Amino acid sequence: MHLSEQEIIRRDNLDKIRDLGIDPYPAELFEVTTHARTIKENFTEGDPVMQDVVLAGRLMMNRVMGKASFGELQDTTGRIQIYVSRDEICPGEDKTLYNDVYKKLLDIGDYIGVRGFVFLTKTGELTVHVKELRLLSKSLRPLPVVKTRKNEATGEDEVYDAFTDPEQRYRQRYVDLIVNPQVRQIFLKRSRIITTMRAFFDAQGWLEVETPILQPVHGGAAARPFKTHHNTLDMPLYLRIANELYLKRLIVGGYDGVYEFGKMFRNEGMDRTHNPEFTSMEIYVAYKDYHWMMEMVETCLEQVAVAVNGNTVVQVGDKAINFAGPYRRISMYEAIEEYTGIDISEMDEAQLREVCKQLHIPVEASMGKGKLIDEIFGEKVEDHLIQPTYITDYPIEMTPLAKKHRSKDGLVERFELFVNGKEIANAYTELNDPIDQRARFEEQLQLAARGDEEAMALDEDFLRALEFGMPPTSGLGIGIDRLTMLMTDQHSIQEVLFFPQMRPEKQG
RNA sequence: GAUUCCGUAGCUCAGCCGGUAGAGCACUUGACUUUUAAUCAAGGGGCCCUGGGUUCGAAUCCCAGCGGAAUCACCA
Repeated sequence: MHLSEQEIIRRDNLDKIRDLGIDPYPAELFEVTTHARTIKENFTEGDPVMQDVVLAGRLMMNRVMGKASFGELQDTTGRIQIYVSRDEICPGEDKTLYNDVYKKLLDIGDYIGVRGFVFLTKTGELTVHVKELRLLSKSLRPLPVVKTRKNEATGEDEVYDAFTDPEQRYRQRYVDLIVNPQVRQIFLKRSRIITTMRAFFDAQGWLEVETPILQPVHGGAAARPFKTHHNTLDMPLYLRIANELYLKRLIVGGYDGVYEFGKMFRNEGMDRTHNPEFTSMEIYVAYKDYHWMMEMVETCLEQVAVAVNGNTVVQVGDKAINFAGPYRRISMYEAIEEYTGIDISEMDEAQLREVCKQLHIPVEASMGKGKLIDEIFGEKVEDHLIQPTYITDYPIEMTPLAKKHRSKDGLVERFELFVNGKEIANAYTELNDPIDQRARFEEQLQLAARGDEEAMALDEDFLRALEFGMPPTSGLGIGIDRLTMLMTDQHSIQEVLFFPQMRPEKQG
């Protein structure tokens, strides 16, 4: 094992600490009474609570000035300065704890616990005056030290030696999280998005459920799956590309509302908006339709935006996006007509091909009517949908799991929510007519026979469930990663996943 | 998968009209009891991504590979 000079020094320090009879990895708990941010938010001069505080965290900076030192302690809430003086932590004759342990044997990144009182230095910095100090865990690798200084002219923090290499940041996310506080913020927001949605659904009495990830038939969406094998049953299994058909089985079973946050797996390309595993939230509510669902989504996303950013307006790049409802609603055909000037509502497959040619949109022979419309929409309309917009009433060919439109022939009751030019949610009035559902699956089989690799597989057990009867139901799916990208103003999915998929690291 | 760019100290980067390496921070030693990118003095640290080629000589030029990023194509 090759060790750098700095790693050797740290291991050497570890040995010296042990030689002094100090356990560098103590087993017992260390009870903290407060956190850095709590102190900064609540400090008032003379407050008795601030006279005795216990904090723990990483030592992230240390300025030794002879018999006294200033360090910075970083806990889960942020950083606070600590003041350590020799004669305070070593009241007797033995000055080892300060002279040797604190000044020489502690390293940046070590976990320490301190007890002391809070005061303001003469430069006005809130500081913990340390009376007791102990080592909680030794760090053996040097952290990249990121320094910031306030620019006097602009008043903004300038960052020096930032830890920025994306490869290292994603592969060693733990380091990224330690030294880049803005990264930790993104994931706090991600968590808040999920907890806000969960609380909203729970308040309505809907049930959070878990459904199979390993599925014998990969239904519910159009995508290439990951395939695996179960040894005992000696059968192929697929990692789910969607959980829709299982959640509907639970509606058949009698629950009024079910939802699941979960990973989906799709064996397709990777780029800044696609990761092989991603998180979706799917919800199904009985006795509702897609109009109701649009209102529900507006209420939910408005709450999420406020919970995450304190405002319904979210700044995404140079655009201010307002999540306060109601959102614009426009049908797919109207949207295409608005942005191309062409009314395709009465066209057949051959006419649509002609339109694609006219608009210079490349198409393939395997594409059916639904796919062609989807291509035109993706090419000509999507990018214009910046503020939250519902696109409604999709052609039946694209959507084998949605109910036929109550009044418009050839369409289904479906909407997708577009924000900043990207789809983030998809919802239907769910198809609950088992005869129609079987016919739709059979149309998909015909598309598959034409060479459409994304055509949906037929699931006999799901059809059996529908034949027992599913109440009228509306269902919704939201891409949590993309929603998080929007809410945190990130333009890469890797920035909102703790551990994005990477090639295996070469050992060297 | 295609195109372009990148890979030098723990971190951020310079060196690339070929002569075996530099800066700042970090690290080591010393000074300093209210500092804050602390300061001052001295010092150590590098298979310059890997392999091959050209050359007396390659971090530097050429080829291939590996890894990464951006853009495009497919998909959520």
